[in-house]
Amino acid sequence: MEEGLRERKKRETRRRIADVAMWLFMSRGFDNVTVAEVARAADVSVNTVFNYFGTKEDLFLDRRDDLRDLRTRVVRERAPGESVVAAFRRDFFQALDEGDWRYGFNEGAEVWGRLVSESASLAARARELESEIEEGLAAAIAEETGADDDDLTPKLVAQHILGLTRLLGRHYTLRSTAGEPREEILTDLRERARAGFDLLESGIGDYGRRSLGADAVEHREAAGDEEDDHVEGDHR
Amino acid sequence: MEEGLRERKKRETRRRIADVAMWLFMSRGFDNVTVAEVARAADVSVNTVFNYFGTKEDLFLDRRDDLRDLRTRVVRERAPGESVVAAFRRDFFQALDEGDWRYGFNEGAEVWGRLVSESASLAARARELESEIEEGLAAAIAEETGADDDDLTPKLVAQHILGLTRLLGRHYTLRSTAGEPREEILTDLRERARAGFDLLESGIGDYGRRSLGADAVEHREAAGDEEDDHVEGDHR
DNA sequence: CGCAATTTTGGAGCGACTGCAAATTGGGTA
DNA sequence: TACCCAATTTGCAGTCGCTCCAAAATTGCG
Repeated sequence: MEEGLRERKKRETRRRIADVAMWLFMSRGFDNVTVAEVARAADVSVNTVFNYFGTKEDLFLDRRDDLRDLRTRVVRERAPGESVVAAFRRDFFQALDEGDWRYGFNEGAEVWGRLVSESASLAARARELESEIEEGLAAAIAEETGADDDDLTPKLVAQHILGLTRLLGRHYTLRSTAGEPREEILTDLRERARAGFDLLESGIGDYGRRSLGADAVEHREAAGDEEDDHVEGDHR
Repeated sequence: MEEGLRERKKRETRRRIADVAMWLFMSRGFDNVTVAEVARAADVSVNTVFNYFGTKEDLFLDRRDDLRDLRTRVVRERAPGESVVAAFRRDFFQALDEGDWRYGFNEGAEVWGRLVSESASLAARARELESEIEEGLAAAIAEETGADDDDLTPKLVAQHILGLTRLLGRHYTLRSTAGEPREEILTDLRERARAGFDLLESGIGDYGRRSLGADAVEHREAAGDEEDDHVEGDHR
């Protein structure tokens, strides 16, 4: 239980490296800072840096396990009778109201987003993390609903939900970067989020169908009529 | 119009490099082959390899533009009155029936999948390509439906559709790698694809809601009742 | 043939990352 | 206090992907 000097120093060193690295990245961009510079600024050797962080990208993207757990907990601790989507809707709006970081609505999130989008390698690693989070959420959903291992539905549900929240997060970052005042974006975002979650719940079946009155109806009926004699197309 | 010796040689060299690289990757794994080896095997200098291919990963993942165009064309050339999802359903099943490569249902796709999943950097690059394709499709959908630039719906639709087809493709690869006979997987896959597209059309709103008879109904009603006095949760 | 444009090549160098052996440090023990 | 073991840090050499640059080699053309 008690913590020796050794362990404390380790934690301090790790923290110092991460902090000084973040500082350097913020002021000069991820790609314009070398690991050697980080090491020098943190007063350790390059090897020590790689001792604590597997890759340079990990210096920037810590907290990955945190985020994965946050996502799975939404499903695991949802109210009785609450659907997965409803649970995420609730959690998302809560984060929005509190300005919590877990969906990217904290102040200063733009800087983070800018840095990621400016560096190809960083963006790649971010996608990898998203992918891991998605797998974790899919597994949690599958376990919660007792779905088979080869059932694609949990993975699909996870994809849709995280896809939506990711999109909303990016939208915030984008407009925030453009200089729009935070509260204004957030107000508008609530509307978009509501519409997005509604869409998840109701499906996107009719999206893109050109509805031009009688003309469209005609087309639709025609398409329905040839169901029988067409080789392809009757897969519903 | 006519093609000089110079251009032909260029094309031949490029092809030779790509072919010999693919052969090496297939036989020894992506990470276990260096660019220098590829160059030596193709009888060119390392610089020439990087002259034709921007990165080592590009030696493996060519055809990226092809795929992006294929996806956008599904939307652009869909039948009048046909929804986006319906168009993809049709295209997907057509590829399935023809054993076309564009969703990963060609024979030998397992080898490709295995190589990608075995190499972290290759998987990262593959994700990046998927991301680009997604953006392209979202743009096409937005243009087709005349949606605003900041409308999130096209992006969401693109995400859902590509997410589904990607999932189905991976599912095929997985079982094919496990040794299951191709036709058996494909038959089963048709069923799953139908269910998947249906889910896209009908939404995932109720997914994960625990319906245990009277008990569940009780929960549901209870949740509904507290709509008024709860601070959070009324975002629909 | 001879000139210009294009392509290929070699070489030097950078940066992320690995492996290893030596040096340093911390925590207990005699 | 002196000493030893184990964990941690460090230096060093080396690999690999990739870039930059200038010098060949090749091709097209008058």
